[in-house]
Amino acid sequence: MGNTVKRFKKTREARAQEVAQDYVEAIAELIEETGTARVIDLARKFGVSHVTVNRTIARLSKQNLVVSEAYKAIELTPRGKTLAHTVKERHAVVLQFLIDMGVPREVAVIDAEGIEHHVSRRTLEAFKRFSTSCDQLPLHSNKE
Amino acid sequence: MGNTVKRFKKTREARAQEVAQDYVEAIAELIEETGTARVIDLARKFGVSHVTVNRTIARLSKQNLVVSEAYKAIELTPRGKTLAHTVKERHAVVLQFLIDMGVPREVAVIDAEGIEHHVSRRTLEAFKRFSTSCDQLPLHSNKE
DNA sequence: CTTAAAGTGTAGCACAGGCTACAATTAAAA
DNA sequence: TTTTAATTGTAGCCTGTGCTACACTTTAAG
Repeated sequence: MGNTVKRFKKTREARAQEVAQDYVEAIAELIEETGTARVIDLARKFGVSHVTVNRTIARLSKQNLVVSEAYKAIELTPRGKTLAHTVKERHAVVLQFLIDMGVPREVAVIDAEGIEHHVSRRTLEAFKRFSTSCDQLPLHSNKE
Repeated sequence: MGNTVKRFKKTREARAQEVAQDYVEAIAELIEETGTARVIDLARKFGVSHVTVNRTIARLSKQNLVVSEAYKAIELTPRGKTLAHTVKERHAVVLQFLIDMGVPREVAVIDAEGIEHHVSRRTLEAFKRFSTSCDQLPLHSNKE
């Protein structure tokens, strides 16, 4: 299999996991902030109908990321919690990195959302290194 | 509409354009390198069946990005050419940026493929600035 | 407690992007 | 030229992610 093919296949696979990652992160956030994660909360968060959320949750349930009973709040499995934690950290690193690069915050927030899912371990490490070196600059802190 | 909603909507919109961008870029490359862009060439490049390519081309045709007659090679419209050019440049900037960040080339190639579609103008500018400042470092050139 | 509102579930539609299988056409070999 | 191989097109299936419309359950107001 050609290298180009591999590259595109990897990108497609990554795309397939994006939704799952966004959902577990959002669920974790909701539980932390409000105590529970309901279908309607996720629908509002993502700007989609509750039907879309419903079906996605069913799929995540099959993947053992969430536990969901009819008319009950959604919960994360241990696997879901672990994933949520990883995703949250990566998201934070990417966002801080963009801000440290000089990208305006509002833009950085949008770009981070799209970029984070395609950042490999190696690239994430590079981002961290950069932000860390920025910390040591006495001039101006980008972390308001 | 909430900011979070906007953010996710923008990310979804970006995703919808990714395929179109990858295709026009690949078509431009094929024409440049081999003279023509055929369905089978694209299928091989992306690692998908010729059927998938076929349907995508039909859609790009509706979007006025390509011209395609049955059993003929695929061509780009002026709009398609412009898009291809923009995408190619952006791709190059993102790839070079990752390499300059210290990401190993093989990893950078994969990550760039996913990341490029989510890089806004502002972020792209920041990437360019970084790579330019790297150029001026006399130590080692990452552009082999 | 009863009723209205909010939330959830299900049916069924659309489109994008995968696929295999088979038919038609073009290009290449004999 | 005829036959074979490569390429392209079409039918039809699957999954994911969006939707509206309508039914059901839970929650909150009266």
